[in-house]
Amino acid sequence: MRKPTLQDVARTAGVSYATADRVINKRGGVAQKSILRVRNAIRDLGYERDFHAANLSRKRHFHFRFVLPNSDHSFFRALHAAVEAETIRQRADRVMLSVVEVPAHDPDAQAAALEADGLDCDCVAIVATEAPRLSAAIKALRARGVSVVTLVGDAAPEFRTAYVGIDNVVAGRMAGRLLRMAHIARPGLVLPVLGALGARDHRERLDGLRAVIAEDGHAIRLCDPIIVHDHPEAMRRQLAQVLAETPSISGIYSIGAGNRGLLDVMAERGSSERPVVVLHELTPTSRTGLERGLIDAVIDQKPAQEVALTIEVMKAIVAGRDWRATVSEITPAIFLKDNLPATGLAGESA
Amino acid sequence: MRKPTLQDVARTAGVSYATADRVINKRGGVAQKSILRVRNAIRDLGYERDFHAANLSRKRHFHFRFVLPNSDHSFFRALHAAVEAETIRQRADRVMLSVVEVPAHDPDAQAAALEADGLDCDCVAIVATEAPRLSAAIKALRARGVSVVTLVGDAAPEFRTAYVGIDNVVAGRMAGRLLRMAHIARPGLVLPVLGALGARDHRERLDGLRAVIAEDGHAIRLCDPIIVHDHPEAMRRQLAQVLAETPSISGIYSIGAGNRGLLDVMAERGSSERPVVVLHELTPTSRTGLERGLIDAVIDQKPAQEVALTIEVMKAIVAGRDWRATVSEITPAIFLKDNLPATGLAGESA
DNA sequence: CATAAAATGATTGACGTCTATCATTTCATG
DNA sequence: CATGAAATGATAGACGTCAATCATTTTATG
Repeated sequence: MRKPTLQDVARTAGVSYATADRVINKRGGVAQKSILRVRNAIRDLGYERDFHAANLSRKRHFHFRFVLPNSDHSFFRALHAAVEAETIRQRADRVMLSVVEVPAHDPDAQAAALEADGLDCDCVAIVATEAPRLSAAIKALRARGVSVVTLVGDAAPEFRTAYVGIDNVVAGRMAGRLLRMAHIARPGLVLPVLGALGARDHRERLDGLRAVIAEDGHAIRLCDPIIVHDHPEAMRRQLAQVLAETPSISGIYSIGAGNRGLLDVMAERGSSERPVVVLHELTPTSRTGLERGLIDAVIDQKPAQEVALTIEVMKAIVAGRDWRATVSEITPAIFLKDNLPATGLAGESA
Repeated sequence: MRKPTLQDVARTAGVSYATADRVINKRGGVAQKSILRVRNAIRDLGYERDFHAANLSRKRHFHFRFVLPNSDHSFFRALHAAVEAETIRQRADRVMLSVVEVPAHDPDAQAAALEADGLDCDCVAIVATEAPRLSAAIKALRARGVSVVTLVGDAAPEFRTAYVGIDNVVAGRMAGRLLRMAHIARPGLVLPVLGALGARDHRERLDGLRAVIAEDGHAIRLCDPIIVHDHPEAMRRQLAQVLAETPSISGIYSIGAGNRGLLDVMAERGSSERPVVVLHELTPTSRTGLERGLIDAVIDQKPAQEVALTIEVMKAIVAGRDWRATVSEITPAIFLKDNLPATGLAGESA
């Protein structure tokens, strides 16, 4: 009844432990017929290697490095915190995590970080910004045998091994869908608020929004987006101005950061008079906004889960397993006033 | 630089391995001052016991049993599938999972299942239905040293050790919030559709809905709920009738199952003419409904995650750890047409 | 059939922990 | 200071695997 060991396999295959070991560890020098007998025994017994014992014996340990933006935006802090949290639990599995901080949205700094180290770790995860120099750095790392996983932001699809993150077009579509629900049987005017114009993820979200709104036919129109550079101050100023100029705005989709400014503007209005607001990332700010009824919905990419999943993918990569089996894509979550998770990291791991 | 072992701890504490071992395994017979020295060494070195090596040595293995409804409702099948999926990965951690099926909503059968076995397993998880007999069975099991975890459905809060599942009041509130979003600047009439009247989870969801709708003031009214006993046929018949009698119904909240019937009724209408629909659990049926635009939102309790979390809690319980540290509550998810996860089990694990 | 090459068996010492046993040292107490 | 109890040390075998060595058997080849 107990779990079979390699000893059991060897016995039922009629070979020695050494031969069975040669087979499962592909050491070579084994006759074809012996290989088959061992394989059959493995199948018949339902043998599975005890990975923990194996790792113990191998004294294998991995070093994974996270290259994260040093931005003080809440989302990135949450990412950072998630890595810290995982550091502890992963230690039990013999994997060490370390974090390098680089200036946000600075591909050159990112590339420099990859070029600087890379020798002393087995796999790198990076919040990437698209740029030729970064692509080159990723390619070079890969040539040195260090795989790169992008998370949250993707880059160099030909060279990085995997991407963990949400589909930003989907995220934009979700926002559009919510805004459509809020405009049933009435016309509307929706204002998209962009962070950076160049950022691909922001463009994708905008595309998603446009697609879903277009499907609605004619009742909802879109304003020209305003660009606030992820800054609360710019958000406050520009948003107040646009709302004053165009009082018919009935919905806002804030695609990037700087939402503290948005909350301020909403707080100045009667809550029944304000437009419907959808924005991104569950942060202390957006949480407050929901609780106070200043905004309606938050689309969240679950940073803790993203980090956990990234680590699983990295493990699969360095173990030579097919990491695609591991990737259950990150589905963005929707938070309303009523389903806010308990404070603390909502680190649903598992 | 490598992870310290108990040998290292003993050395820096200036005691023998045996004494360090006596301390961390609480075997007694150690002088207070030695205990302190070992504790300090553990702290200074940041020693953490290698659980895998420990389990290997102990040849500890656990047997957890799931008592699940044998209902063929998709949700329960998903639960069942999630347990199967976990069975494989948990084997690596020396825990065996087994499933017992009992008739749905039958507390006596549930109690019988608990009374029958219970001897050959270390912890039981059960989708519970409230009833005195079941409470007694859970109490008896506990007396025999077998902890019971309820999942999805709770019962006997005094006797079961933990509950893993969603807060159904929250779920109802979420539905209410979505329906409010769909009634901005227009009046509405919302029809709640109940499964069983007696089921506590359904009552709680209805309470949540009522609370949020009431906060809205006056614009939205609630119809008297109809009760369809989770049956597609009853759903189809009754729903068609009520909608015919009361054409002003602008929103539907289906609290239980039988939603195939609901889809049929919606399909007969023009998609622009139908009420807004919110229902529960992402199943093939509800998925189809979203894809075809027959319904608007699905509130899902993520069965795969519930199962994974249940197992974590059970592990913590039998290991004598504080399982409360493990429980990150299950936050219900919202699915729209646009964020449907790839088919297959959306098993976001570990 | 002799010989080399290939395949196999047997065994050993790790890895970090648990559990147990037995010998030795330290301590309090009369 | 003698005595027994308490505390400590030392050590060994297991858990399931890896990695290596060396001896032995089987097989192919001329």
